[in-house]
Amino acid sequence: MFTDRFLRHRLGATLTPEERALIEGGVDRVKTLEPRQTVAVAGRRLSHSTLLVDGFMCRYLDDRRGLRQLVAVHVPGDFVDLHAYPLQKLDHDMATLTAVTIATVPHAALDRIVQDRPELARKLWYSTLLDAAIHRAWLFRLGRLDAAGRVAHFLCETDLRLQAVGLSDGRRFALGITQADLSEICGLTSVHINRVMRSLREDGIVSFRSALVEIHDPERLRQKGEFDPAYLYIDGQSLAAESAVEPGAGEAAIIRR
Amino acid sequence: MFTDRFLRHRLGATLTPEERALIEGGVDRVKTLEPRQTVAVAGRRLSHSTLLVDGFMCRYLDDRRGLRQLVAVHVPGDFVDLHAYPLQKLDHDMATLTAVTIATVPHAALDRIVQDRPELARKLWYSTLLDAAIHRAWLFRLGRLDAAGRVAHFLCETDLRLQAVGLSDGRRFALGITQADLSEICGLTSVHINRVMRSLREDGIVSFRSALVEIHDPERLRQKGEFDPAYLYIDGQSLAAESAVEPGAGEAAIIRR
DNA sequence: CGACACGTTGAGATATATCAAACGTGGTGG
DNA sequence: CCACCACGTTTGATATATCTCAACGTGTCG
Repeated sequence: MFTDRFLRHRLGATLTPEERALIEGGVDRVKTLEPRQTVAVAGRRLSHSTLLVDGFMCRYLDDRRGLRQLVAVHVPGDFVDLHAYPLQKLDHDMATLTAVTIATVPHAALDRIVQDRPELARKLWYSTLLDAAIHRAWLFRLGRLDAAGRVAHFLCETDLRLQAVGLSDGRRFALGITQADLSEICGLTSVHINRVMRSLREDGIVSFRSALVEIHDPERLRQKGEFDPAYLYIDGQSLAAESAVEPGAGEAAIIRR
Repeated sequence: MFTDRFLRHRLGATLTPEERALIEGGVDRVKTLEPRQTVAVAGRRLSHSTLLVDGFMCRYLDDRRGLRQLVAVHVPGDFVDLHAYPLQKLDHDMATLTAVTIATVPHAALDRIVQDRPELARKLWYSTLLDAAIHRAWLFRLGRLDAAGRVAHFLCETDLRLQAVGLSDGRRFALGITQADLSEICGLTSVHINRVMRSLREDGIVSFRSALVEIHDPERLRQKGEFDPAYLYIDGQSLAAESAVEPGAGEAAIIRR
């Protein structure tokens, strides 16, 4: 139930039903949270980790002027701060972007899993490394791409990650964030993001309105973002087999925002 | 011997002598490599991981034009591609920056450790998450800082990481990289890096000549880079206790380049 | 209906890129 | 030992992407 989407379609690290049951058995609370709530702040010791069941969350660092740089965006199925388990405290803040449903797992429960199940422990480790791989692609985005490229790259990534959990069909998906959020993701100002979005829209590549992303030309979008999806370690084979895209879910997510 | 520096001074995750011995027992080969050698390429399956004993290495992604974006710089004591153990294949290339000495550990040896020693396994996991935390600080650097800030932030980080393994005294350290490398780290052109370095030098903040970094004004350097070292999870207490800085080692490293 | 958040647009300022060339310097071979 | 080469550094002039500041539009919700 909570773990339905966790590590789904990830190459060589999908969970067995038994492993899912083990993690679900560790869940101690399920909560819903409002949009734009801070969930954890840097430096505080954490005793639980958070499984994102529904909605979008992010992690970010603040600069001196209080401006945020997002360092991660999380989609349903992500173990948002599993890294807090070995690390004990976070080096960044964590917040909701949209309204979310989360399940929390006490670190004590993870202790038991890691103790008894080296194979499952390795899959949990793997999942934190997936986040690191996403960080690296994000570094590429900021360091080597221009504004349009950064947006394109981010949208390609998000599309694929959502496809992996059945929340995008590759053409349109609900993404409950604002242009200002996008600017904090891409290291740009919201004014410039706005101009870039207009140009991408006018070129017939992609549009983003009312929290709905519509990809009109996937090939040119990938091209603009110099996007190579290898770093997501998604099993394309099993992804292709997936047919049950849930068109209703996207709309629901939009409305809930 | 090989692991002398691994996880040294890292909060809550330093190795016991026995744990060091376990990892060292797993080392199957020790090699020296020339500067600017590619060590591993993206996509290939890896059966070993690399412990950096001496010298500097990096990991990077290529853009369409063949320009590199560095995503990690490694200093002695780092387990450079430990993440290849759970991930199996890398999403980026790996190369030497200077001449290096490395020790390789077969993944089969890590299997045994992870199987038998959950506590040590957790420390290995921790060490890969340290890299992820460094990625995040790097994202902040690229997304929120101007050119001088990026350089300053990187130098602050590198100074501290080298201090943690006894290779900097906080004032000067050997860093065998070029201005072009710095530009690939900071997402800038080498021409602009040059101008920024001149300005930092003329302001009496830091100089970087012949692969030697000299920090003239640590406080202003931190200030320029908006540097907060929390993400390095270094135990300041034990670091302060450290007195045995090796001034000779730095010079040697310069010459070896 | 009015307030507020989000999106859009314009004009001008600024940081960084680009292109091109010259300069130093350590290493190498004649 | 000198000449030269390769590599990294430095500098100048010009181009361009993105930022800044400021204003206005638009939809949603109380």
